[in-house]
Amino acid sequence: MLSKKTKYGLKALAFLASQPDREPVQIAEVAKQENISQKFLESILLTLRRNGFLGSKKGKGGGYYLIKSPEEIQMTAVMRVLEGPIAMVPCVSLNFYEKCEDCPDETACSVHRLMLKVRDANLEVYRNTTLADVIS
Amino acid sequence: MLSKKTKYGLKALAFLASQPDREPVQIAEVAKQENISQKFLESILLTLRRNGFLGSKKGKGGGYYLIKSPEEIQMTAVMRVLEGPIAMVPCVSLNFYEKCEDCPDETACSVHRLMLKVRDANLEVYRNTTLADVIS
DNA sequence: TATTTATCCTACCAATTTAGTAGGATTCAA
DNA sequence: TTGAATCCTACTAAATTGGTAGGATAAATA
Repeated sequence: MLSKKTKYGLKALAFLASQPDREPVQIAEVAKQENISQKFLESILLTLRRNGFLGSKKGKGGGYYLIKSPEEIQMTAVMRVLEGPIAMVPCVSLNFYEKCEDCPDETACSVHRLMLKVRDANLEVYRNTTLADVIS
Repeated sequence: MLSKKTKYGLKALAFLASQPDREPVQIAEVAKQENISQKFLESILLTLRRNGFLGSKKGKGGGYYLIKSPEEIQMTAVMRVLEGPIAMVPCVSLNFYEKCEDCPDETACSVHRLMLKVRDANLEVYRNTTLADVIS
């Protein structure tokens, strides 16, 4: 299951991407338009800013705005920041590799074999999809 | 993340599939060979039996065995029983469809659009992979 | 028929994760 | 200097996960 965090984060990115300009948009505005709890969204936007997707401005007239063009934002990056590893098991993860302690031989493991295929299929999608592709 | 339940269930199916015959194998034997908690595995094998993947025999000389050939067991079926829906959000699920209550229009939703692609990519893998394909 | 050996089944439980909430600190514009 | 906005830490209720406990049931065999 996709977490609400990822779902809301994606929706917020898409909302900001479809603004006519890159002027700051208030959290309250995004929350209202996308039906998201404002406080929860606040923490999500914060991590998106910390990870280089958004800029922010404090005080009156402040808010969040995209700092890259939607075409440059790959879904791989978004998913890794919001949802974590793309692989379903650490032993097939490119960025978060870990050996399974219960599995003596990865090359002989059926789970490993299947999850490699799944990882590749997902990477293919996320790499070839940008924020620009998912806005209407 | 793949749950331990799914991971262990897959490993058990693969283990049973690579037996030389279809004689019953005891839970204890599977648990030992695959490094799985026996009691936990017991409940997993039970659901695999209830869902038509395994047969069982009680008493001395009893155990679990595959009741279909590995070539006939699609990963779609295994994943749905062990892990649940293949889709990451209910609004793109074929077998467990549900509307998002927060989303007024699916066709305009960026999450929906992305997750459709992801679902299709995963289905492609799971449909074209059988138990026979993942054993060594 | 009694015993042993296995699965069957329900109920419980600790730890972790998820989806938030509360409340104040900081910064900026007017 | 006073709002208005983000920033940031800490807390929490509910759900999920990964088991465990303990007995009921069924089958083989001595």
